Amino acid sequence: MQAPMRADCPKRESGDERRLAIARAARALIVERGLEGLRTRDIAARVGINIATLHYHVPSKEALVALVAHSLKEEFRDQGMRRSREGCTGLELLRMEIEDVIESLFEAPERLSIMAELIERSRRDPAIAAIIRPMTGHWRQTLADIFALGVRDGTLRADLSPQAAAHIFLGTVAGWRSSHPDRSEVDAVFSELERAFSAPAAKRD
Amino acid sequence: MQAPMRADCPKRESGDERRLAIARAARALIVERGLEGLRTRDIAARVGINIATLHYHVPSKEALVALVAHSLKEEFRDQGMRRSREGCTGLELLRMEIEDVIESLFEAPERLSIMAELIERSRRDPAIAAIIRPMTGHWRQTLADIFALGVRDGTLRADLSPQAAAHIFLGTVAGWRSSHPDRSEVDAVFSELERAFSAPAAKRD
Amino acid sequence: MQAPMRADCPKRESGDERRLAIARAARALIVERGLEGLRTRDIAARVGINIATLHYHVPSKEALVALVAHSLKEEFRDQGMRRSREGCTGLELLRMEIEDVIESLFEAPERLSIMAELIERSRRDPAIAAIIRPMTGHWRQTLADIFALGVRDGTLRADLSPQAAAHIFLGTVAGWRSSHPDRSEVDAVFSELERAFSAPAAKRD
Amino acid sequence: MQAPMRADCPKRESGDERRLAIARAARALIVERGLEGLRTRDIAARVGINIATLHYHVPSKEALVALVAHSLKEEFRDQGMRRSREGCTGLELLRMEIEDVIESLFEAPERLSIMAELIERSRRDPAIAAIIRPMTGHWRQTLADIFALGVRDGTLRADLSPQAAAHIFLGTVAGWRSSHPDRSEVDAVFSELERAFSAPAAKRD
DNA sequence: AATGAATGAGAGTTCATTCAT
DNA sequence: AATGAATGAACTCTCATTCAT
Repeated sequence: MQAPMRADCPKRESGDERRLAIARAARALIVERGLEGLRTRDIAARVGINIATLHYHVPSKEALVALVAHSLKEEFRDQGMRRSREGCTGLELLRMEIEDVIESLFEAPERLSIMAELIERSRRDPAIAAIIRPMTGHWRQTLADIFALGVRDGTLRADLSPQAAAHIFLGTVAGWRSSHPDRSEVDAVFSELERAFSAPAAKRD
Repeated sequence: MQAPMRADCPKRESGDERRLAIARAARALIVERGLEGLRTRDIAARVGINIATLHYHVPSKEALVALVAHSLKEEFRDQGMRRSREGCTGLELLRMEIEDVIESLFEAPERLSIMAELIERSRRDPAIAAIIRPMTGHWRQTLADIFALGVRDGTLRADLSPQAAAHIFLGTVAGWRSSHPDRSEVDAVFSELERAFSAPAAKRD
Repeated sequence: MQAPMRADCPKRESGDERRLAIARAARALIVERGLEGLRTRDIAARVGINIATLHYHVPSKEALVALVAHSLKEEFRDQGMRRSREGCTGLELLRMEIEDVIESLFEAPERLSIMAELIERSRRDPAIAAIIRPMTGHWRQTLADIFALGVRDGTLRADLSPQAAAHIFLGTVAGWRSSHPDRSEVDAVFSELERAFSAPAAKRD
Repeated sequence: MQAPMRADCPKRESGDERRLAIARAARALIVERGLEGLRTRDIAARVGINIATLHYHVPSKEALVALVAHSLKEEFRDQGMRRSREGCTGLELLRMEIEDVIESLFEAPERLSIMAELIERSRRDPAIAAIIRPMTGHWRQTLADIFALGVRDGTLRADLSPQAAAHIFLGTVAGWRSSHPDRSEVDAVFSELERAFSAPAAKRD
């Protein structure tokens, strides 16, 4: 159970590479067993290093979880910055947002899973909250801004409450955090969401 | 340091009473510290009994969590059976469902919190899944039935997908599991949900 | 090395007995290896109990050292209260004090040794200081009182400084904390101390 | 978090200089945290070198402590050889010895502190004992010789036991190892010691 | 029904030391 | 001469569970 699993790894790596490998292993284990079931020894074994070596690179379990949180944050930031949002209507932006979510859902399904674990933990761990809250807060605001724009430009319902819609959107996404839904289900739900939020005229789009 | 002992309790109680007290204490502690932070010793201390006595009544931690899951299940069943659903339109049923959720949210907020923890755990613990999944599955189906009825009776949008709408509804509710939202926010979100799902004519209601 | 050493001990003992046995084992190990070399596992092994059982009775290493400190304190208090000090001259009291020290030195030589370790630790550990300082402070004051009385009643040198003499006395005693001196050496030193502090007339005593 | 790095130091130094710097840093840390709290990493950090570099220069922790012991030994030897002892009376020599102690106590207080730590350790570490014991033994003999001379030349009490007096003197000095006494207290104690050991005639001196 | 005492397995962390460069 | 990376062994402490009464 505890034996090293990647004996083929080179014995020495640079600190950054090791930290990356540690973060990767930690993420995989969080997906498998949850943050609750995360054990430093298991991470070390999966990376193929000694437990003391793990502590050399990441001084504590707390720091380890923070490392994972940061790695998530970077990925979300990267995804968000990938395409230009200039000159789009609210509905178009909503669709782009949906595409991003779908991509995460099917190409990096662990991401949402880990995010959910970290959000859970951030309720009781201020250090994680300090990393995660700005991230989710930013996402929520971005969505609210998109909905507000859609209301103004007439592509979304005139009586839409941007804040409420953002909550509904996020809840809908989070609903998949545990299950691995199939593509058709996800498409159906997002279609429904589009119909629910679109302006009556736009529905025929 | 821990919970105050209830020295006033009689030392001997019937098994059922004890199990009830244990379940209550466990629920309170789950709310405070999460399932991850749940310790059998803390529960025993809060009930005012010895740790060995706790194990006498509830043989293992797994059984304890199952006990909590069952207690939740009963409460949800009770709530669902409280009022007659006969002869109502889909929209009316949706509103009743919303009222139930709002009641849970503000009068027994721990319920959703514990439910969320159990759902999380049920991903990895088949025993809990066996208790929780039917419960959420049933709720989901009830919602889908309501949406389907509303489509048929014309009170909800004709192009509404019942399954998708059920997912959106559940996700929206789950979005509050961690935070303690204020009433106006909850009202705003549910109003939005009603507008989103209602038939165009019904919106002027 | 780690195997239990007293398998002949009964399996279950009352809490007080166990704590006593733990204190005794801890004291023996402090004598052997010093506070620095004190390991909870070694204590448990010597008592013949599991390491977790040790933590059941004494919740932390800190508490364990405090337990040892308290056990010492009680012994010193008991010794000090054994005989009446009423109506004695300063010189007589000094001789009684010397007798007590000699008794400790040869009948419970570990006592001084452990005391020295605790005094050392109390320099950096406030919790131990709170237990030990009053003890040594009290002893020092008792000695100073004795010397002051001797000056007043003419049995000790008229130009004796009670505080200084107390320091000299304590230092002299502490000088034996590490070695196990033989009786004649101890006697010679205390005779010297008596001559050094006695009034000229009293020297012919 | 730890000691400031001396980034201004040249990266390469001769072995002797490094060893000196290491000894200095070790001594400072022993004063701060005791031998028990001495960590090789802390020493390396204070010197501004890598932990592996420290091991290059001083192969083991044991060797490091021996290095410190040797550095102490040299200092004491230097102090002892500073002034001529020729043609002095016992009392004069005693006073010179007292002056030396007072100087150590107030101008290099760390010296006695470290010495005390090493004496403590020498009880269990033969390697340290081999360095420290001859040193204290030599001091004790020097004192005994002084007292014997004083008895012969009539400046000290005729009935003084040189060995006992040496023990009392050393214990008195060691009594200050942990505290930082003020000058007046030290003076009072040594005055007392002089009165205690001086010949009756010499007291009027 | 109840409890004080006991325990095995395992958690995170520390530290002197060594290896490869 | 110097260093970042690595390590084995050991540490204190925790927890669900069991035993004897």
